[in-house]
Amino acid sequence: MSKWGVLVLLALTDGTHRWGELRREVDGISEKMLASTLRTLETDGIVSRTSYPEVPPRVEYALTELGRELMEHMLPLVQWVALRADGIVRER
Amino acid sequence: MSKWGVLVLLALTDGTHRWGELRREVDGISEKMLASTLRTLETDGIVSRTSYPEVPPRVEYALTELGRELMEHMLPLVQWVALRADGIVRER
DNA sequence: CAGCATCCCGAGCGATACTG
DNA sequence: CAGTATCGCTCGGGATGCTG
Repeated sequence: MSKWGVLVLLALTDGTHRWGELRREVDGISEKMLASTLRTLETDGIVSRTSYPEVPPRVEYALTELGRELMEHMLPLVQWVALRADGIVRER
Repeated sequence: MSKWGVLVLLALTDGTHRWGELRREVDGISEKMLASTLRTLETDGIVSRTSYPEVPPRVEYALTELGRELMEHMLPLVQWVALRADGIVRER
């Protein structure tokens, strides 16, 4: 799971989101990467995908129980990195 | 920081190590990746490099204070992933 | 709206050989 | 012992266009 995986999971930590929302919220991600990232996360059982049989189509993504557990362990690290990242880049 | 970065840091969490030790302990890493990984970690201020002016050469690598702080935040996640990884791979 | 199919390029990385 | 140099290929990922 790369950078995009983390960013998508981060976007999902505050609840369910639709495809288009993720497309907009995860800054700079292409449709291709969003699609493949979501598929990977889904087959890993970290994210759940629910499509509603409507026109126009609506698909919602959310963290599974495993996903929420993962984010519980990952968030502290992400926040620490975010805190330190500026300094690390500046130092070198 | 990729897979190799994590594995090198993991090897360093139990203290200082020499180049050759890391080469053996980090399973499957090539000399090239070990070198570039260590250089990246060093310029990021996560790992310190100490070379002793001896023959034969001896170079030791260790976590810096920043590195230890990082591992403090990263270890819980790594352990959780290690716990779950088997199940995740098996499930799909 | 929510994707999939193609083409394409450059970074990442492995393998191998050489050096201070 | 502790690296550097070079080659070659795989693959992530961007751009673009098409579909149910």
